[in-house]
Amino acid sequence: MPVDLVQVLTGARVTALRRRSKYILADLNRGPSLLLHLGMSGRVRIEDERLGQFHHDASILPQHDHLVLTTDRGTRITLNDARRFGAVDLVRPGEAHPLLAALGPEPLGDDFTPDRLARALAGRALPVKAALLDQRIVAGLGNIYVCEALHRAGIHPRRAAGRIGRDRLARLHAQIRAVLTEAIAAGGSSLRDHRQASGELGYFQHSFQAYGREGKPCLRPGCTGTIRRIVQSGRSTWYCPVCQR
DNA sequence: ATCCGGACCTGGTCGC
DNA sequence: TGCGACCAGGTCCGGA
Repeated sequence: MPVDLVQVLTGARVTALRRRSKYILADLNRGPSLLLHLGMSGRVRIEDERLGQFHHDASILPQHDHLVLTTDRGTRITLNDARRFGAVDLVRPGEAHPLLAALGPEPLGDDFTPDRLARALAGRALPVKAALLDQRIVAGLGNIYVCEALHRAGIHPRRAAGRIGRDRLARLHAQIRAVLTEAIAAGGSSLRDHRQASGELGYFQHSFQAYGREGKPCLRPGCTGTIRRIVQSGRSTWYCPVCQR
């Protein structure tokens, strides 16, 4: 956490909220932007004094509350992160921030094209699963949506990233976009902690075809496979050994 | 340069 | 009830 965080934030007004990859950015009416990452277990709690939601004094921090912002309208915004894998930082105007500098294209943006994906993967020997988790290749995919996109595209997670044919790469590109679009529409995937900004649970977890389904039948129409779990660079991968090649 | 394994943390669940 | 093993939605770093 930057040493001048309190000085920068005190009295500042948030003029815009943005997102880049998995980073939340709050632009201020002066100086730097506030950068947040929720890591694996981070959450933002928003409470309103007028609704009686201040259950404790701001000087007494409940466990794993790391940052408390209080507005002059009686709203309290708290960053809670049990595992502390998240990040809080300031981004100076015009700065190439180290956490943002190397990020690849937004998967739902215009510059994420099948061609660009092909160029990023060309010649690479690492498993396509690992490549899609690399935020320099495409920014914003995590374990769930990589598993789901590979299953939908019928591509084996261990396949070398540079050895996927053009047509199948186009299918992968399309399925990355499709799964993200559907998941966003469903409010995300609530496994444990995730909530929508409204506080409602997301419900895309009910649409998983692969993630977390070890030993269950593959849901691709006509496929008789059983979902298997393997570990790749320390992360679980779920896939169907019959229809993912 | 590329790839992989380990490190960073805490908490929940499960089997004994 | 207690205890250890294992698992978790992410990312960075160092060694091979």
